[in-house]
Amino acid sequence: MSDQFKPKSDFLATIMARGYVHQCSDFSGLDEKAAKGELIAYIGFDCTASSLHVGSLLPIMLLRWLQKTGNKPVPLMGGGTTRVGDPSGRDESRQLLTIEKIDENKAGIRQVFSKFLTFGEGKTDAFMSDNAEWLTKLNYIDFLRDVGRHFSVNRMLSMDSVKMRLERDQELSFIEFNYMCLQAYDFVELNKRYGVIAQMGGSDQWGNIVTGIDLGRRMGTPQLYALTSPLLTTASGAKMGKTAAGAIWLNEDMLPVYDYWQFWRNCEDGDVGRFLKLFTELPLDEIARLEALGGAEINEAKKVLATEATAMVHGRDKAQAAAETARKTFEEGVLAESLPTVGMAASEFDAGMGVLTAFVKAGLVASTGEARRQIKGGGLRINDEPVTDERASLSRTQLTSEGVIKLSLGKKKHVLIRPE
RNA sequence: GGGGGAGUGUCCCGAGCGGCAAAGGGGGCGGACUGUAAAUCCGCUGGCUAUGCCUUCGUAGGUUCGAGUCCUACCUCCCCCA
Repeated sequence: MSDQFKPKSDFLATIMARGYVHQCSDFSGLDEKAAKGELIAYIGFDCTASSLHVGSLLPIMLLRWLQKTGNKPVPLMGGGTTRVGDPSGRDESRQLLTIEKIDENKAGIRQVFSKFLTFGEGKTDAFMSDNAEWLTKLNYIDFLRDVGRHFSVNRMLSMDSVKMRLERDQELSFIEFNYMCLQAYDFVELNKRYGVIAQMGGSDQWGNIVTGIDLGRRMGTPQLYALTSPLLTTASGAKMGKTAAGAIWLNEDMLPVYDYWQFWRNCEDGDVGRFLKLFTELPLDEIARLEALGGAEINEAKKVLATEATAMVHGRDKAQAAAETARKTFEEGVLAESLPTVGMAASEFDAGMGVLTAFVKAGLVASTGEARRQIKGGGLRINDEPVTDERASLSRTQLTSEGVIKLSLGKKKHVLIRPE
C-alpha cells in the first residue's frame, strides 16, 4: 500500500481510512474514476448456501461504501460457477448443487444485499448480475479459441495459489485450475455488458483479479482495476465467521438476531476498533473514542459494535431489542421474555418431561448423553439453579410468573420453555 | 499396464502385540479466574428406555470364543516404473 498516496475521491479516502484496503492495481487511476463518480465495480459471491455469513460482510460493506460515495456497485452471483461446485478448499467432493437449489440460494442472498444496497435503474443504483447468464451459454471450442488462447499456462503455474498447491503436492483439479479463467472472463464480460471497470475482493483473489485485467487488455477492454481487502482473522488468529455452533449467518431465518448481536458482543478486545471501522458506519472520531476505552470499559464499545453491526443487517429496532434482552439477561439477571423460546404441547409437558429430554428439545445439547455430561460438569441450569439430578422432571411448579421455564447452558446460552 | 504405500472415533490431524468405545494432539463445549474478552488451569468431547444394551476404524465377505488388528475380493487416494 502506498502511504504517500492522497486520495481525492470520497470512496478511496473512506475505505483506506477504515482499513478495507490491502492492495490496488492503480490507486491514482481508480481514484480518478471514483472522484468523477464513474467507478462501476463488482464483487463475486458464491451461491453455495442460502445465506451469506459474516465472512462475506467485508466485501458487502465495500460495495455499500462504493454506493454511498456516488459510484455504482455490482454484486455478481456465481450462479454459473457454483454449478460446477466450488473446488477450492481441500474437503473433497462437495455435493453438486441442483439448479433449483442454486436458484433458491440466490434468492436468499439477494435478500441480504437488499439490506445494504439500493437497487434500481439510477446512476448509482446497484445492479445484480449473475454469471450463469453468460457462462452457461459458453461453447467449449469457441471459448478456447476466443479466450483460452490468451491464457499462458506458464504464467498460471507461477501464480502463488497454484504454486503453493504444487509444492505441497496437494490436489489441484482441472476445474479449479480453470476457475481463474472463468473468473477472468467474468470480469471482461461484465465490462462489455455493463461497463464494469473494477473488481474487488479478498486478498486471496488478487491473482484471479489481475488475470482478469490482463485478459481484458488482450481482448480490448479499457483499463481495468483491482482492489483487494485484507483477509480477516480475529486477534487470536482464527478465521472470521465460523464457530462450532455454525456459521454466523446474515439471514434471520438462519440465525436469530439475538445470536447475531451476541456474536459481535463476544468479540475479542483486540478486534473492537478494527471491527467498528469495518462493520459499522460510525464516524472515525467516535470510533477512536470507543477504542480508547480500557479494561472493563471496553465492554461499552463492544455493545456499541454489536448494536450497530446488527442494525446494519436486521434494522435498528431489532438490534436494540437484542441489546435490551442481553442487558436484562446479563446485567440485571432478570428473565427476559424475548430470549429464544421453544413451545411445547401442554399434554406433553404434563406427561412428565425429564430434564435431559428438555434440554435436548430446547436445542441446547445434542443428545441426552451430552446433557448428562454437562450436568456432571455443572453446565446446565434451570431457572438459574444448577441441575444436579439428571433424573429430575420439569413440573408446573417451576413455571415463572411469565409461564416459562428458563433453561441455560453455560452462562451465555439461554432458552425458554413454554408449555401451551 | 507393472511395483509400492495409505484409508481409524462423521470437525481435523493421528497412535493402535487378536481382548477396543479404541492412546495423543488441535478444535469445540463446560467449570474456575475475569469484564459475556484474551491468556491460564481443570473437566468433557459415540448413541440409548443405562450397573445393561446398540452402533463405530474405506466396502463386502471369511478365519476366530473374540477382528481396527489376520485372510480374500472390491472401491478410493498417493508414490515409483511404463
